[in-house]
Amino acid sequence: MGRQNGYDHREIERRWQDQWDEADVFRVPDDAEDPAYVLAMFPYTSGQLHMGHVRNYAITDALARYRRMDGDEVLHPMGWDSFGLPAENAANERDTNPREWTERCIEQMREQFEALGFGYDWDREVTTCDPDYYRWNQWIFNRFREAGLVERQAATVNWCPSCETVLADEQVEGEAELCWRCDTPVEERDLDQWFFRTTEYADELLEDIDELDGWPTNVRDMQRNWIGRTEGAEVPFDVETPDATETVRAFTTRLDTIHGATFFALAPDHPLAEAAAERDDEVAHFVEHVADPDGDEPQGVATDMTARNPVTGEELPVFVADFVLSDIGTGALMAVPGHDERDHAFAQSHDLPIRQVIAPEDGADTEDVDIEAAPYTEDGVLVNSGEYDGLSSEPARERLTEEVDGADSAVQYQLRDWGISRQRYWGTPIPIVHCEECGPVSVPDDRLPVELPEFVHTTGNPLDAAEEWKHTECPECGGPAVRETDTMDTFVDSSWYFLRFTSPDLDDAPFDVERANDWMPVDEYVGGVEHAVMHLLYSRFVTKAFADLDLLDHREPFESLTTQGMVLGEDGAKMSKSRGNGVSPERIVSEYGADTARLFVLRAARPDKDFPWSEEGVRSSNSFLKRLLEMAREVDPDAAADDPDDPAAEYVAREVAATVEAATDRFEEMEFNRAVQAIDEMVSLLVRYRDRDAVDPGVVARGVEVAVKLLAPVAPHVCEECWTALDGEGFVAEADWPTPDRDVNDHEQAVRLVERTREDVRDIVEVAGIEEPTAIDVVTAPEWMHDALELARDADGDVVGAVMSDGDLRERGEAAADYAKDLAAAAPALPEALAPDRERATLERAAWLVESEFDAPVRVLAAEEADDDLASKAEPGRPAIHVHEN
RNA sequence: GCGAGGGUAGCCAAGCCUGGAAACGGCGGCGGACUCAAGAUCCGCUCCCGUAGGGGUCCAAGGGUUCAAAUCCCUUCCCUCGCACCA
Repeated sequence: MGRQNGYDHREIERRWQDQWDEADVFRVPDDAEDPAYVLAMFPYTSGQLHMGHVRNYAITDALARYRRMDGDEVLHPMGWDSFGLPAENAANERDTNPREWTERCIEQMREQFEALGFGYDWDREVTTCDPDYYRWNQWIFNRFREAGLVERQAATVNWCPSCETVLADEQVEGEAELCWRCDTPVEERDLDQWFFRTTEYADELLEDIDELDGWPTNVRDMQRNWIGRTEGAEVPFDVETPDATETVRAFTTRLDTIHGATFFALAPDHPLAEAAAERDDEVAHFVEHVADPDGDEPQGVATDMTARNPVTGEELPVFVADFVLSDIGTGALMAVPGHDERDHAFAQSHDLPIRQVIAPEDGADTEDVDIEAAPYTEDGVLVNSGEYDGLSSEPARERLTEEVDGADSAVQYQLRDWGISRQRYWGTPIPIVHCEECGPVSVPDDRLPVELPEFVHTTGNPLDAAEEWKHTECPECGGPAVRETDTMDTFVDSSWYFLRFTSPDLDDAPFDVERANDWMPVDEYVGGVEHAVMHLLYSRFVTKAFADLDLLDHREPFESLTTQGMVLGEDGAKMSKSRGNGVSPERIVSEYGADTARLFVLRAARPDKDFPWSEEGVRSSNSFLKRLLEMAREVDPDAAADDPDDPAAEYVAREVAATVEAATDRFEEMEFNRAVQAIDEMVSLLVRYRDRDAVDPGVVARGVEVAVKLLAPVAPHVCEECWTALDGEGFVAEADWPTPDRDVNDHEQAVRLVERTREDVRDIVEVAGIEEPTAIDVVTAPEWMHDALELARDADGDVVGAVMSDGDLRERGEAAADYAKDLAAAAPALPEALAPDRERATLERAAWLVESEFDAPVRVLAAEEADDDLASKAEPGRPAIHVHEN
């Protein structure tokens, strides 16, 4: 592509990428003090960047470049989330191994990153499948184990038969319980699993969400939801079985309704339910064939057991019911059909008594409550509850918790411990050796890393097949032992990688504590919402655990979080192969260049919003860049930008200053789209001004220079090219961010005055049907009107009085009185207006716009200079206008 | 059902927190400049009426607060997302 089409983006982009690299522009030295830490979620190494990546990384790159120009040192690193199942699958399909496949993917992706010109400190690159990285996963495992944060439990786990692996709860999606990766229905299996005890931190993880002001509300909400804290009480019920009396604790949030309990229910997999199934075929049948936890109808079966209500002493029938879930509460519940939807439905279908023990608080509509028809689930006043009658629900709960034998207040969480075991090859080996004598023994730190053995193709877990690797000796007794063959969930890798970036090559610890303390937390973290729960919650957990291990002073990893929206297909739907609406970044980069791609994705919408791809938008981004480069090449870089005498030049200079101010604010808010909009408008004005007869080249030069700097974070290569054309020193990437060179305080009012006046002139010309204006007079209001307006604005109620109390104004007679009345009518919404001299100067500066639009000379006159008739129509902020015609 | 976020002109979308301009901007559409012509570009217009800057009706619907509401409060309807037989 040659000059005539604008610019040769291939040549330009590669050249600047090389030069940045050579000059180490994006390196941040280890001794940097508290650099701005800007981080994008590192990509999984699929080998292909998609448009979503481009957007994600364009956002952080623009922010990082802006911060750098604004004077901060910036840590903007990149790495590879490179362990995981897809690599293994790919290796199996392609007759290669996961490592080679992953390395190739990394190569490809790095090239794509480089082609896009993202400014990363590649010296800090981190690759999770590298033993130098994953050994620290193992080290962390050891620390956590020492601290009691690791547990081995025989657990029922989610098992995906297609992936042949265990899934975390978070990886199971929807009511249908499908695998998050392959949508296969998930089954259950019992396996010995390693867990990180995230529940230890449940309360802190929940409470600290309140402090995360920089996070989107929906993410905070999702985390709260996921942790799912419920306060209530546990109450012991004595359950009579044919063999013995067992005490079963039931969790309830409504202890105040305990007098209304009419039956008791157990989960199908509760030990007592299983024992009952042994004794009773009907129960066995129900448990094995009927129970359907996903069904709409609560189903259950009576048993030969009874439970004693600890408050009333009543005997309650015990059911095994499928709506009771063993992983919620204690897997046993007291059922109060009068005040719970589910219990009510069950009671009706099983013809069990329904008893009202709560009445509405005000008592008035007690009779409206038909407890047989529907449960009353609100709090209220206790009735039919013996000595507790008349108490409100809340105090009743407190008293009952205290007074019922064995009852305790209790808290339930939906959050589970984090099962980190995966029966997979391509992950971090869990540093455990199983010894017949000593049981599971940690591999000591000095023998880390436990490296992955060579990959072998097998239907099962390749680690199981790696006999030589697997058989080892016990670190404690030296006897024969086998290695743990499970590897870690890849979310372990990503739960602390942001710390590794602070000291990526350190070989005696995962990260340098002092530097991490100084550089953390991440100031701005950007990625997709799909990580709202898992990755972000695990990272928070690990950070807190580190803090308690004295490895870190911070308890939260991410100060501010942005979840970026999707890039949709041109048809407005999610990009997908099946729809064929995908757009490949490679094509865009080769056809239009990286700068165009970046500019397009950043100007299309705010970072957190979805937007559809638009080829038209891409083209317009491209031509904008061409125009800017063209201007930069035409400008006389030596032209001085002093205070211009020409009002038009001063007008432009002010607009430039105002744009600096506006764009800077937008960059601060990461509203790149609006920043670009402001720059775009300014460049249009510069073009228009440049094409005028009398031009101050210094003003144009300054304007173009400002445009180039402001746009540099977004379209860095073209801007370097422009910078060179402008004789800029060094890289624009390292230039100082511009500051307004003029006071722009009254800019908004000035813009409004100018816009309004121009519109008025257009209106007049059009409505009056003036074909060819020969001259246009613009007459500002006399000073006394401004004075009157000021008085009116300060007036407290009596506007006319305030205005007419002024001697000078009184002398104006009727004109002043009329205006005072007008002001009074408009009060208290009186407009702010520029002072008379500023108003006039503003109009004079803007006159050239009107002149060029109507091709007629414009005179800006003070009221005294114009004839009275015309002048009398002027008001502050609203000049009188006369259009002359032949 | 619970929770969160939304509903602004033909479409996309800012403004709403901190009330005071028919409501930024873009696309599409219309007109003009340039051109042999088209494209690109530039300048306008784009809720209705209007031969001197005027008038009317507007921000999902309804109500309220206020001198004044797209903006604050209440109610209803609709959309999107997350969670959900949670004891």
